[in-house]
Formats: sequence, structure tokens, C-alpha cells
Amino acid sequence: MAGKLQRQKQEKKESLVDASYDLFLKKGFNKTSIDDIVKKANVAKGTFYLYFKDKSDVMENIVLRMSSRILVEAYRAADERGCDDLVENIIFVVDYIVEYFKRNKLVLQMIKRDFSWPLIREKIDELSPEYGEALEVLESFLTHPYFAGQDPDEVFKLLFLIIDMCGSVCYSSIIHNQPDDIDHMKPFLYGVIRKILKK
Amino acid sequence: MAGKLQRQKQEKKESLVDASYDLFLKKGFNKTSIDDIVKKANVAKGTFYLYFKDKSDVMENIVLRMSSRILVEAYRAADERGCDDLVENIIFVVDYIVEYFKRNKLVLQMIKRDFSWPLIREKIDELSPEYGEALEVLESFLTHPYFAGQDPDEVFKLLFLIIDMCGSVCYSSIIHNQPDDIDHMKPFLYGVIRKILKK
Amino acid sequence: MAGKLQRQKQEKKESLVDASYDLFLKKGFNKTSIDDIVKKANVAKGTFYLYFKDKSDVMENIVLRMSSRILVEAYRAADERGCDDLVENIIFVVDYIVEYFKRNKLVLQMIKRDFSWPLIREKIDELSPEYGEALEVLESFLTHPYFAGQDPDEVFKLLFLIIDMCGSVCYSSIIHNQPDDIDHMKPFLYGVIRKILKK
Amino acid sequence: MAGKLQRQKQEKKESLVDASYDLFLKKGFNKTSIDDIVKKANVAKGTFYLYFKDKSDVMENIVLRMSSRILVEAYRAADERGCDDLVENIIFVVDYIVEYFKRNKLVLQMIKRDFSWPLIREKIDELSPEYGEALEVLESFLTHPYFAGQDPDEVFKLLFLIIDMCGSVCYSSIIHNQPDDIDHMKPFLYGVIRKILKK
DNA sequence: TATGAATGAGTATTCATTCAT
DNA sequence: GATGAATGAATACTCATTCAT
Repeated sequence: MAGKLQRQKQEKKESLVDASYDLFLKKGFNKTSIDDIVKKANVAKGTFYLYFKDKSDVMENIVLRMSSRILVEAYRAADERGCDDLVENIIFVVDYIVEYFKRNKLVLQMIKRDFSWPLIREKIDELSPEYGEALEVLESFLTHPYFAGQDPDEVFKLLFLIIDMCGSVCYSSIIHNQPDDIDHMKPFLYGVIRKILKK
Repeated sequence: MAGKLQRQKQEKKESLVDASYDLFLKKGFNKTSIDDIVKKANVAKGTFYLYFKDKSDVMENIVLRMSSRILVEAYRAADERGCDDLVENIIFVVDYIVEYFKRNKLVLQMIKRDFSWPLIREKIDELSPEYGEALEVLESFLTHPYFAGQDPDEVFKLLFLIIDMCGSVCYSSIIHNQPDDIDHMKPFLYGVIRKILKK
Repeated sequence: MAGKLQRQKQEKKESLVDASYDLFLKKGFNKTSIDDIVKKANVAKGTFYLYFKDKSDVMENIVLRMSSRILVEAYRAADERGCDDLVENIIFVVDYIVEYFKRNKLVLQMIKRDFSWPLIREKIDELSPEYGEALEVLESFLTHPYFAGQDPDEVFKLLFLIIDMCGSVCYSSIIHNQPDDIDHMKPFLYGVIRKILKK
Repeated sequence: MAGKLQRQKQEKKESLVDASYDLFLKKGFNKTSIDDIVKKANVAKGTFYLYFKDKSDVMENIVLRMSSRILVEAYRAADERGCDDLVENIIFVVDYIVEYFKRNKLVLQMIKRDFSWPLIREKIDELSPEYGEALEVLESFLTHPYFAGQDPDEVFKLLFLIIDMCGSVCYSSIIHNQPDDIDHMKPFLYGVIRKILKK
């Protein structure tokens, strides 16, 4: 029954990731010790090093997983509407993510504090296919007829810049209310996105 | 000669700030210890605590001072050109800052890692008039005839968002070459700024 | 006007003692730093060392002064009653002190934590005549007709032991409610004193 | 062989307690640093925190253990004499303890400086049954026929007060020779105890 | 006398990492 | 694989004391 053992093994790792996630959110990355993690995960200290190189290793895991999850979730929600207007779909996705961050300030804080949103792509390149689905979402935007005839690289930069800007605005407005709270920034932000995407 | 003592005192503080600055750049904020700082500054450990509450206290000092300095420098350079076109002036300022960051990657890394650009305003409000000149730069943009008739708050948000976006793009492209290197991003970025500012 | 200077000088010392007293009570002896003291006293750090060797030096000053003050105060109150019964007078004095400690738990804690009541005599021997009045009180008991014919040394030991015991019981019962609260201990304690003094 | 590991673990703890004991005696509690302790105990600094919360934590351990030990030892010695007279037995126990303190001035100093003898009961309540034997000694006095018919609470107060007084007198006379050395205080002290216990 | 800037040894505590079992 | 006792370097922060002014 190798499967059972595999599952048990995987359970320990899962348990460590889950514990880390909770603690990073609650106490922040720096103030969370490996000791905290293994205690919460109910495994021995040495076990941590069986699965991860160090704390950052777990963190990367988490950020990647979460970012990917949110993006895919947002895309699916957009897809279900059955709307064909790409600009509106992008804004829908952005809004979905903004709303997610409004509800999950700590996630935003965690991601922003230690990693920059767009870095995800670097990692995805490395770690595919585990996070392939997120890549597919990006692809589906890039190959949309709306951008027909444009250099795909340029389009990618455009999307990248939009995501980047949104992340930045979210962080400033949701966490620090600068220059205004997110609900007052939203119409403004979406206006800018429309301008950027206008052909 | 009370002045001499005051000067000596100021020198110690300066020395601590300088040492901190160098070390934060070289080793990063987290990996720099107070011990490192005082050793490099050639002062006793206790002296550090005479002038600063903790490491973050020095950091805030540094970031504020540098950000203010760069902004003012960029604005002056723009001013000297004697060009009246606001949009072009803004792009000039942005470009000045981008070029600065290209030359000083570590500064960018330092600022971005621990503080968000636009937060500076919060601090300036507190610490004026020491950093009043930076504020004046912002004011001069806000009150430019180009924005005549627009809600100043809206204009501020616009400028804020542009600065924010630039900082983010700089960080991604200069530090991580994502999605492309900064020189390939620049025309693109400035195009977006023009779109955003277009009336 | 040497007098004025003398007074000013004395004021600094007074100010240091007062500040120390307040701080020892509030934060405890160990957790009070010389820095705390000079800040509260509004004098420069160096000034402290002009008047005291170290922290303990101030403490001894305080304990001595306070102990002497309480004892004399208690004795005077007893004296005013015009009662001749020595045993009752001693119990009256003890009760006066007990009541004082009930109202000033912190004083009790302070004295007991760092110095033992009866040590005062050692100091009085050294520092007379500043605290001579307290000595007189002791004398007046020692030479009371009640003890006529007894070895004065023996009488002193008796009184000493009583004071000692009272201090100990006060500390245990007032601070720790052990073995019972002070009001339940009092009749008991006074009974024991009567037994001890009975001829 | 799980036992071996357990034993080694216990040895480390023992080693820390022993080292602390020696150092507290030699240098006093306040002047002993954790560093001193671990160096003497030949364990790593972190190991200390594996077994104790802080310095006071070790101290409580030590005081409790020693007090209990001395009391039990004294009681056993009294028991072996086979004498039935309670008053004489109490005086024997007291004398045993006094003699112990005469031989171990530093122990007295240590105990008295930081903890009050009778507080031990509070702790014993918490930590039984490890120190149950000491409790039994107290019980055996409380339930002695000599006190038949008296309120046990009152009897406890009486014993408490006697112990308290003895501790205080020991401290003053053994450590400070005040008001006289212990050998001159002893007959006097025992006389007082007899008076107190006389029905 | 009085000041207060400067000192730097001293201290408690944390924590990533190892390794024998 | 899994454990958890042991490590000890690292670190932040305190504070009594000095001394030039």
C-alpha cells in the first residue's frame, strides 16, 4: 500500500503549508518562526527540513498557489457571464480581484510585503505544469481577437502593466487609504484601464 | 562655544544615517544589524539609541530624505528646460527618476522592499517643513493650468496613480526584467502616461 | 548669599530623593534606572553622582527617613493619649504602624523587598543625630518603669523581636494574605505580643 | 532505549539547577546571569530556555526544594528522639533549622532576600505531590493532640507566626548580628516560643 | 556646581539548523 | 521517513558611569 504512505507523507507537507499560511497571515512572515510552524502543524522540527529548504521556500509555495487560485477563479467567473467584450472582461477580472483583496486585506499585505505580484510569471515558468491553469488564463487574453494584429509581446506588456498597477493601487488604497479608499479609487482606476486599452 | 558641541552631535547622527544607508543598500534592511551600523559609524552602541528608536526609525529617515531629494532634483531639471507642456514635463520628471533608478538599482530595491513610494506624502504631512520643497513640487503640478477646472482631488489621484505605476514598473523591469528590460518598457510606459493624461 | 545657594543645592538633592521615592514605589527598585530618576527630578545625569554614590545609596536614605518618620509619628500619637500602660502603648504603636502599612502597601513592599526593618538601627548609629528622634522613642520604651530591674539589653532584644515579628507578619498578610488577611491576624498578633511581654 | 534519552535530558536540567544554586549562593540572584549559569552547567544557552522560563523560574525551584528538604530533615530528626512533648519538638525543629542556617549563611541570605519562608505553602499547594512530605510535617503538627479542641486555622496561624518570626530573627542575627548574635538570641527566642505556645 | 553626550560592557532571548536515535 | 533535544551564534536593547565643557 504505497499509496497510503504517500498520502501520509503528503499530509505532513500539506499540514506544514497550511500552518505556515495561517501564521504568515496572523503574525507576518518575519515574525513567524519555524518553531511556530511545526508546533501548529503538529510535526517534529526536523520534518520541516524534509520538505522545505527554509521559510521563504514555503512562502513562495503559498504565494504562487494563492495568486494562481485567485486569478483562475476570477477568470472563471468572467467566463460564466458569457460576455465577449474583452475590455469589460478584463475590468471584471480586475474587479473580482480587487474585491477579493478588500475582503482579505491580510493576504494583500502578505503578498505585497514580501513578493511582487508579477513575479509569479517567473515562477510559473519554472514550476509548470502545476500552475498551468493560470498560464492558460493569460494566454486566453493574449490571443483574444481584440488584440489581433498586435505584437503579442506588446500585448503582454500591456496586461502586465495593468495587473501591476492594480496591485499597487490596491495596496496603497486598501492598506493605507492613500490617496483615497479603494471604493473611491475603483471608478477612477477602471477609467484609466479603459484609456490604456483603447485602440 | 555651544555651536561646536551641537555640530559634533549632528555629526554623530549623520554618521549613523550614512552608515545605515550604506548597509541597507549593501546587505538589505533585515540583514543589517544595529551592531553593523554602529561599527561602521564608529560610535558606541548606546549612541544609536540616543538618536533613533530602532532600525526602522533610521530607515524612514533615509527613505524620506532620498525620495524627496530625487523628486526635487527631477523637478528642477525639468524646470530649467523652460518647457510649458505639462504632459511632457511630467514625462520628463518620470524619465529622470527612471534613469536615476537605472543607475541606482539598490536604492530602488531598498525603497520598494520596505516602503511604498506614495506613502511619502503621509510622512511629509507630518514632518513639514523639512521636506516642504518636495511638497511644493507636487503643488506646482496640481495647480497647473492644464488641470484648470478639474477637481484637485481627482488630479491628485491621477498623479498618485502615475507615480505608483511608474514605481511598480521600474521595480519589475529594472530589478527582475519583467516583463522586459526597462529600456523596452519606457516608450510603452510613457505612451500609457500620455493616454492617461489625455483630456 | 551663600544661603540661597545652599538651598538651591539642597533642592536638587531633595528633588532626586523625591523622584527616587516615587519611582521605587511605582516600578520597584530594580526596574528603576538612574535615567528615570534624573528625568523625573529634572536634573542632569551627572548631578546624581554629585549627591549619591549609586541607586542603593538613595534607597538607604529613603528607607531610613521613612521608617524613622513612621515610628516617631506613631509614638507621638500614643503619647497624646496619655495612657501609662506600657503594653497597651506598644500595641498602640504597632497598630499604628500596621494601619500605615495597610494604607501604603507599596511602602511595605519597598522596605521589605530590599531592607530589613531592624537594620535601621545600624544606620541610625552611623547617621545620628539626623534621626535622633527615632532613637529617643526606643530609649523611652527601654527606660520605662515597666522594665525596671531587667537587663536593658534583654529588653532591647524583646522590643526588637516584636518589631521584627510585626514587620514579617505585616508583609506576609498584607502583601500575600498568608496565612490570613491582616485584619484577621491583628487580634492574634496582639495576643502574642501580650504573651511575650507578660512578666 | 527511551530511558537513556530521558535520563540525559534530566541530567541537563539537574546540571542547570545545580549551577544556578551555586551561583545564586556565591554571587546572589541579581548578579547571576543566564550566561554564568549555562557556562557553569556546560550546556548551550538555548538549553536553559528549554527547561526554564527565566531566572526566577529556577530560583523558585531551588527555594522550594531546599525549604522542603530542611523542614523534612528537621522533623525526622525530631521524630527519632521519640519525645512526645509538642512544644519541645517544635523548639527542636526550630533549633535544627537555626543551626542549619548558622552553617549555611548564604542559603539564609538567598532565601530571605527573595522569598518569604511561609510563602512556601502557597507553592506546595500548587506543586504537590512532589513536595507532599513537607506538607505532611505541617499536618502532623496541626493535628497533634496538644491542639485538640482548637480551631485548626488558629493553630496554623500560630505555627506560621512562629516560623515567620524565627526566619526573621535568624536573618537579623545571623546575617547582621542585630540585635545580638544568634547564640545569644536563641534562649531568648525559645523562651518567647514557649510563651506563645503556652495554653 | 552642573551638564548631558558618549560610552560599551552586559543581558535576556530567539531561532535556524543539525544529528543521534 | 520522523523525531525533538541540543546547539550557540546572532541580536536588540539597557544603563551605570565618565568627562569635557
